[in-house]
Amino acid sequence: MAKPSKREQIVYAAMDLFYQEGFHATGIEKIREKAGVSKKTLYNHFRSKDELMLATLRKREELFMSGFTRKVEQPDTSSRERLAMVFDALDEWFQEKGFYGCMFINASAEFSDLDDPCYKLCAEHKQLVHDYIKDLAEQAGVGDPDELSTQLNLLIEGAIVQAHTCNDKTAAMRAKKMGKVFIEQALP
Amino acid sequence: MAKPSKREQIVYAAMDLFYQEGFHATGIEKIREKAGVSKKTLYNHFRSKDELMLATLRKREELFMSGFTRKVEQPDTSSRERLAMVFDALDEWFQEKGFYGCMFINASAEFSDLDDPCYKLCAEHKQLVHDYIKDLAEQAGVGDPDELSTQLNLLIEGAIVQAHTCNDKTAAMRAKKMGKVFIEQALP
DNA sequence: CCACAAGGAAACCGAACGGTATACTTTTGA
DNA sequence: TCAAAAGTATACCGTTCGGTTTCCTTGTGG
Repeated sequence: MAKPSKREQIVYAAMDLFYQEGFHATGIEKIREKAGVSKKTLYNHFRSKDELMLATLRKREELFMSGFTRKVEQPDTSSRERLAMVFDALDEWFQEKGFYGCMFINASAEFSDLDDPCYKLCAEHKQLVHDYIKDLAEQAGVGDPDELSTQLNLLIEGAIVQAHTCNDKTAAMRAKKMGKVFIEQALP
Repeated sequence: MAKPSKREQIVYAAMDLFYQEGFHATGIEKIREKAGVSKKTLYNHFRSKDELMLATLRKREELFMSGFTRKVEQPDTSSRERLAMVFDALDEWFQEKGFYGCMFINASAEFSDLDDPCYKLCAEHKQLVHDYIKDLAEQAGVGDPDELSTQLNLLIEGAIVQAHTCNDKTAAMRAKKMGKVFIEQALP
């Protein structure tokens, strides 16, 4: 694989640290060290810590969505099946060693102001996931795809919190079982 | 009402600030100022910021549970009805001006280490809520009260996240509608 | 080949952090 | 009543923060 650019090194280091230890708790010096670059290089690529946080969240969004859709869109599966497989994708995620909840939920815990750029990005992320599942529902022929997507997303968020805050790694399968009720209700 | 002790003043000020702006982002000086006490008094009552955080979370737990149970346990309601009223209590909470999500979810976003005392306290809180709803389910005659409580709690967490991160204040009523499905399933 | 951008190491900046110490005033209970 | 306890105000401590600057080295493309 091609060696990553300095910018990528920085973003990936920041992502790990922000995710595991939080945004305010992570200092620039720590990121610089983990990225293996000089402070000057870091500030050549990002004007401030705030800008780096935003770039990191955008990268996270990109990585999450590509991984998520790849797991959901297994070959030879119907859209209806894929609606339920959303929870299998979650389950895979929860079992990972470095699972510390949803980075966007975590970020919006630290940046609660509605006008904060980080908070806005978190809301955008949730909207993108909603739109994706809504599309799946639409393709499956659901009558009110928006409602089903909102319901399934509520289950997703609930599962993430139980997996993280309660350290309950079975939450995804519980949510799947619950989700199936609403999928069947919407697609009799 | 009796005037609050210095200790209470400090804890309430800390609660507001930690809740709205986060734990790492809130400095001792800000808490001291809001509480209207001197720094010495603050450190007479709490050995460190960490100790104050823990005391604050414990107070929050106490306030949350007393308010929550009060809202749920309306007179002349059956345990079955109370199971659904959990979501009405949530709804009231979401409509409050100063709603910034669940303080314990927010805290565990900042303290992800399983051994961290704050994280442990968050997990304990979730366990207490689980036990309370489990008791309600048991009194209602549910066959597997533990399972129903876990399901309803998943809906609760999901609603909280949607209400906060997505700024969707209708989440509680959505969760209620979804919860009723499982309540009816458990109590035919 | 070499000019010029990019990177590295480290000193440095002012501000804010958590926490302590000092000196004085107020509250309060036996 | 009066000394101990608790409070205030403020200066202070070392550390860390986000961010800048300086000087030197290392690519790298025309």
